[in-house]
Amino acid sequence: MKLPETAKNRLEDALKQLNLRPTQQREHVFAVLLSERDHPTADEVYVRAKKSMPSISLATVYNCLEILVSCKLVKQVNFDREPTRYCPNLAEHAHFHCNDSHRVYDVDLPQDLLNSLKSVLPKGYEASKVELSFHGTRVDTTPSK
Amino acid sequence: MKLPETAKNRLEDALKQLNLRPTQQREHVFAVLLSERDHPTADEVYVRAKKSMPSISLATVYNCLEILVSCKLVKQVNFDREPTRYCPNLAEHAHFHCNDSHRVYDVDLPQDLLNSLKSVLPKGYEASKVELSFHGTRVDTTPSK
DNA sequence: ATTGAAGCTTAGAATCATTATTATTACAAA
DNA sequence: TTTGTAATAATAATGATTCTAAGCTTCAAT
Repeated sequence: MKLPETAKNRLEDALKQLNLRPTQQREHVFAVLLSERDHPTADEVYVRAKKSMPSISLATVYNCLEILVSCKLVKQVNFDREPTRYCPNLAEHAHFHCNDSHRVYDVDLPQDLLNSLKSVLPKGYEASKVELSFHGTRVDTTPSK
Repeated sequence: MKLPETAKNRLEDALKQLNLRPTQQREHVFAVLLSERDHPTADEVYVRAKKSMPSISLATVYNCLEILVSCKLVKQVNFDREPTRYCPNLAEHAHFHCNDSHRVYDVDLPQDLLNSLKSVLPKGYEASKVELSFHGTRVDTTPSK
């Protein structure tokens, strides 16, 4: 579990902007998030982080995640009132939540769709954030022999 | 606070389908929800319900709301991990969450937009539910003299 | 009317993700 | 080194929601 140089630089720059220090824990939590393309909960991050940093505490994981969010290096993803999930994919995208596996998949959002989404708002409504999520099941489309 | 005849019938029919009884509490909670066009939390419903039914308990309000949801007379609306809100507007619609007032407004969703939303899903993803929400502020568009 | 079973309501306890608190540690500036 | 500030760790507290246990209603069958 090692943070690539470019990510490390991004983190250090972002932290510097907020007068925060690049600590081992912050780097490690960021590395954990980047190492898999899923959307772990704070608790799952904690479990993964402990593997190579056994002394890290859950509170620190929460703190680091919150700081990564305020640095805009990570996004929070919420489904109903389930535990918050963390997502290092900064591109504008939607989420698909699989009812079976409980996994979350990213879904690309074409820019023109985003625009037509905002166009449904009545006059006087200014949206700073649009959230789009799907719930359903993935069906296996592998052709059988 | 009185439940209109038609709503009362809807409730009784829906409950009958699930072999549930039309109790005073259930009717009252439904009436509370219908009486305002906002999206109250369970706690807010509880406060309103107590005004004309002081003996009702918070647990009962939660129970009634959950039953109304399973009857499909009411929808749950979640924003991040804020308390769940309840919405008797059954039409397919999006929500606008005002950062200033913390109120939630319904936004109509044209059917063709809904269709194009589902069309962004890759093959093999079957969405049973689409959630679309906006966060932002309402700007006053009243023309000044 | 009485009984019994099933469904309801209530009060309070329990749960669980998250946040707050506090003491300790790390580290930079003086 | 001393001093001050920020970060971490352990633990307690919070708050929405759910669960549990007990006592009520309702209603069908006696």
